[in-house]
Amino acid sequence: MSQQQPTPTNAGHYDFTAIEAKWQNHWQDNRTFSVDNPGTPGFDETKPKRYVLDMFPYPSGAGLHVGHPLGYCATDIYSRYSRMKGFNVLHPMGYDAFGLPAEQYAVETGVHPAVTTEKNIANMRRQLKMFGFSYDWNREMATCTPDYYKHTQWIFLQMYNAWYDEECIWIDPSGRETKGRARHIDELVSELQAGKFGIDDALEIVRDPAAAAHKWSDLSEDQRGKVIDQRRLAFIGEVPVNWCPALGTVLANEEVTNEGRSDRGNHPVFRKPLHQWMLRITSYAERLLADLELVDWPEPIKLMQRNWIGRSTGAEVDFPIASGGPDAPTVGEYDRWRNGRQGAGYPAKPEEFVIRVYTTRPDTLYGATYMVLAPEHPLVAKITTEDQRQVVSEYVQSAQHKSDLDRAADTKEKTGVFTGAYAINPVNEKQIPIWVADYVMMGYGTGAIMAVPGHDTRDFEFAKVFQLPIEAVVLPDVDWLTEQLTQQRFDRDYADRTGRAGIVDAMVDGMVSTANTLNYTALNALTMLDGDPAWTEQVAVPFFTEHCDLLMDSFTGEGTAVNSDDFDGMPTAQFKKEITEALVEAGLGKGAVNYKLRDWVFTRQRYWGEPFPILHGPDGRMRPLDESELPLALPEVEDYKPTVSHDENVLPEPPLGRATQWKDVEIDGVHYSRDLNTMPQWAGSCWYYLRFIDPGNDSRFCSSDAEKYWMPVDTYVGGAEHAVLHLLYARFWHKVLFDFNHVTTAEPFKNLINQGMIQSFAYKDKRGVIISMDLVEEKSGKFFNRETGEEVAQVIAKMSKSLKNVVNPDEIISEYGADAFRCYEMFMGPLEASKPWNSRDVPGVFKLLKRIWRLVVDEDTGNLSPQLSDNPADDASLRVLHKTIKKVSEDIEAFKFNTAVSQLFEFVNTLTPMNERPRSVIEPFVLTIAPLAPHIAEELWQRLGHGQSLAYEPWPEYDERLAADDMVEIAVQILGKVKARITVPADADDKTLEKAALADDKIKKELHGKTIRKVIVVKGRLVNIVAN
RNA sequence: GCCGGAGUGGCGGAAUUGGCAGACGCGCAGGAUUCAAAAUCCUGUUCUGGCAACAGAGUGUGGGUUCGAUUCCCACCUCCGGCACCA
Repeated sequence: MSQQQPTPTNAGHYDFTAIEAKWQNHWQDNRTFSVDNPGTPGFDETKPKRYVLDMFPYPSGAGLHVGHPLGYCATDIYSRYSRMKGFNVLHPMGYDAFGLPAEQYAVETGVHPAVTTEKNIANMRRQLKMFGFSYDWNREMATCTPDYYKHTQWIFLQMYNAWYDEECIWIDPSGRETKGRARHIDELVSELQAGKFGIDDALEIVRDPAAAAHKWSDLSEDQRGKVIDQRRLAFIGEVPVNWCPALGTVLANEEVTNEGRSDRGNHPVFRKPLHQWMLRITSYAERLLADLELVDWPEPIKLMQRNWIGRSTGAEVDFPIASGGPDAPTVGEYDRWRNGRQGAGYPAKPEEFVIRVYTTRPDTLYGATYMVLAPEHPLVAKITTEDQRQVVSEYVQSAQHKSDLDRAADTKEKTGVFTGAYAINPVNEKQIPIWVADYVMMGYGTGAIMAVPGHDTRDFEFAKVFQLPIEAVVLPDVDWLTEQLTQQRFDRDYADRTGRAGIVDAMVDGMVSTANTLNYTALNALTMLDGDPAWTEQVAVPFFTEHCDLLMDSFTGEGTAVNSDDFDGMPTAQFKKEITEALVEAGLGKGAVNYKLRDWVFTRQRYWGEPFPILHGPDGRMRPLDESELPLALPEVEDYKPTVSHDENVLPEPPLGRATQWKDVEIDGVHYSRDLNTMPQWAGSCWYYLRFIDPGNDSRFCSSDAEKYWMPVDTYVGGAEHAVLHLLYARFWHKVLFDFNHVTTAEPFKNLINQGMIQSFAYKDKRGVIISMDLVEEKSGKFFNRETGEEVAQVIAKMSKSLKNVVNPDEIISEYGADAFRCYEMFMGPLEASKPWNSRDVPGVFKLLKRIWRLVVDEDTGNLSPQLSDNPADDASLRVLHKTIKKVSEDIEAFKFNTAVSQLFEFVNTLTPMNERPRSVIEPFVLTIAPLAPHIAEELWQRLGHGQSLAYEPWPEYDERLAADDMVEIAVQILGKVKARITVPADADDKTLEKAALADDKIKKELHGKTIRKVIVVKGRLVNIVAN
């Protein structure tokens, strides 16, 4: 511990600049906040630990804005508090340093992204230190350095060398029985050799009839390789992506405009199936969903993850093709299949002459009146008739040029074309037309649906546009029916177009005359029958089952089956179960589970990212690098720009292709070329929390002893914008490592807290035009445009350069200091809430710090305040001290910092007017403010005569009895209205309270002439007298 | 459209299980100190009526449950966030 220099303050005023610099240097020189790992001499492993983590920042050129430190302040306060509470605290910081902005800058200026990034990191580090955060700077790291991405590549190789065994039941490292596990790829080979798995996949992949022997040994070496490659957790798959030839890269959905053009440069973007690296996150869908139970996260965030995973249950059903174009399967084939499939069960892959669909509502099978294939569905070309060929291929072409966003934007008007082909509804043998429409997507389910317009909104809309039959097979509950009919929710346009306007008119006019219903009285009169069984039985139900298409909405809820043969009268849930069983028995279908979650497209055609540690051989096979060959360093190139392609069909080489020396490798006389893609920015952030545990480890991503001690992350704080992707991706990687025993917890982040966004004020004139901040002046609570004198409205908006309302933390700190900044951000409001920055409020907390300063220091002399005394503390100051310790402790534990700060105000408001300030009260108070305002606390602690930093000083204890008031004021109500207040001893019992209340003069007067019915006493709160 | 979250003074916000609405801060008003200002300290500050004591209203709107509702229930309105034809 170094000897302290006296602080250079002029006289005794609160010189935050000097104080903060002094203590920041002290912490740095003494490595105050470094923490060792288990096994290091002096490290006490028996102490409890807390791993407190921030979502690390991208080191942008703009540096930190005031939004970043909000979460960082919170974790810092919690970390400092935890150290004083006796925890070993791991509180690290680093940089998510690969990414687009540095690369864009490099494209424009030629400056290497590593140079830009290092410069930005230096600036960010300076800013982070200026806030006085208690990070263990020895653990600082960035994802873009080879000694970091070496391990990112290593984890990728773990996934490359793995497959997912869905059936495997095992005891996982946390001791739970778990179904499904990633296993080494070599084990897949032996499983296949042993014939334990069917090789249907293999047949599909190699598409070789000669392999029909269904035996592993019949496959060629090449075929075996392909089979294995397609089962890896990291594999090359063909998926439709946003391909922008002009920019030479695949774009994320967010980078594509609604017009199907690139956000940057406005170039055309195409949906194109391209070969990309994929990570098989879908294998983990079930566990990612189920293990949300293990974590202590905000329920809305869990829900967002659940929705993103999007699990649904239902059934797969095969619909045979009855007729179609010349390439369509013949009736003979279909008949042979029908006859031959008896007892054969339900095939894993659909036969060529059936359309396999997925539905969540197998109970509506009888209501399927047509089918729809996605435009990309492989059967489309095959079944389309000659007549329809032209129109179908045009439709498919135009669909290809639409982005997903485009398709979504067209939701209002459904489009599609008839293929000319028909399918057979397997439950009732009815022939139904097969359509192609882009409201069905290839990426979900089987890319084909059975359309049940009677009970699905989208099918209903489509059927109305093309006037396809709509049949009711589920009877809604009476309330729904009654509402539709009595509210006259009829689609008159549709009735008009189908020539059935008369029915609606009759219904509305009150005369229902259809085949099944007798003439009835006026609808108005029927409305009065609402609830009468006759209304339902004789009007509503017959109308619904006959004319459900005339209503505005389809009925999508659960109900009772109708028009469904033997199933009639069955409730939906039971119907689902029974028909699924029947389908299985008949070999026509099976129960199935589906997820919205897609496998993760893991390739970017960029420069500034992790290279793939994979070599591509001449035969199309891949050769992964060996662990010992890592890191595969990013090569130098002259130009970072992706190559421009003028042919939309040609994928140009990514920037890494220009590293001519680097990209070609010869091993044992065989020529290999390196993979020229890089990984997305998410990769580095998927596991950084593990690297912080042991950042210097050269041989392993982190030592297993350290991992066992520090994991899981106890508290993870960051913005809600990462609620889905980052948190899901990181959980996925973690589970892969978990399956291979590299980590010991099933989940990485135990507790998650989402900080809100810091907004800012902006000003708009009457036309809604944004006025620059510097043009606005305030006069008596109203705002005016300085130039025109026009009154402008104050609105709350995101901070942005264009609004000129960005607040720079450097300026705030130079004016008020880091402690004031920290306290202000915490005092603004609840951590999770979005709230506007108001610089006008900062002096308030600054004043608080100055007042705390003056409690201890005499401003005139710079000596300790003469009011400090060694006398025993009086009751009043003792009470406020214990209240403050209690409140601040509880609030820090609960991350409710705003109310913790307000308690500091209360303490100061109580102590300031007092003539005497007992040391026994002031010293614990100084410790109490230390997490929130560490610099001033350290300085005061030192001035109070303590030799060393208070960072590890035990957190003050509070006494519940001392914190409690002796006398309390309680309200006396009559009929719930406060009529008087009385002061009573805090521990007074109910009887005493009641007596005291009734003895009060005001109450006596109020009660005059009334009878007391009842008296309710809430101890320590109120007395309510029920009297009239 | 669907799913979340939230609506409290001039402003940011506070309120254990249903128990005194507006803690704390800003702003504003008044006062003390000062030659004066800054800084500091003290007092007041939900609205309406009233000089005042006091009375009435009041937590987005309308209803309900309760001795008692910012809190629970039903319907609706507004804002923010997420998803978006997921069969």
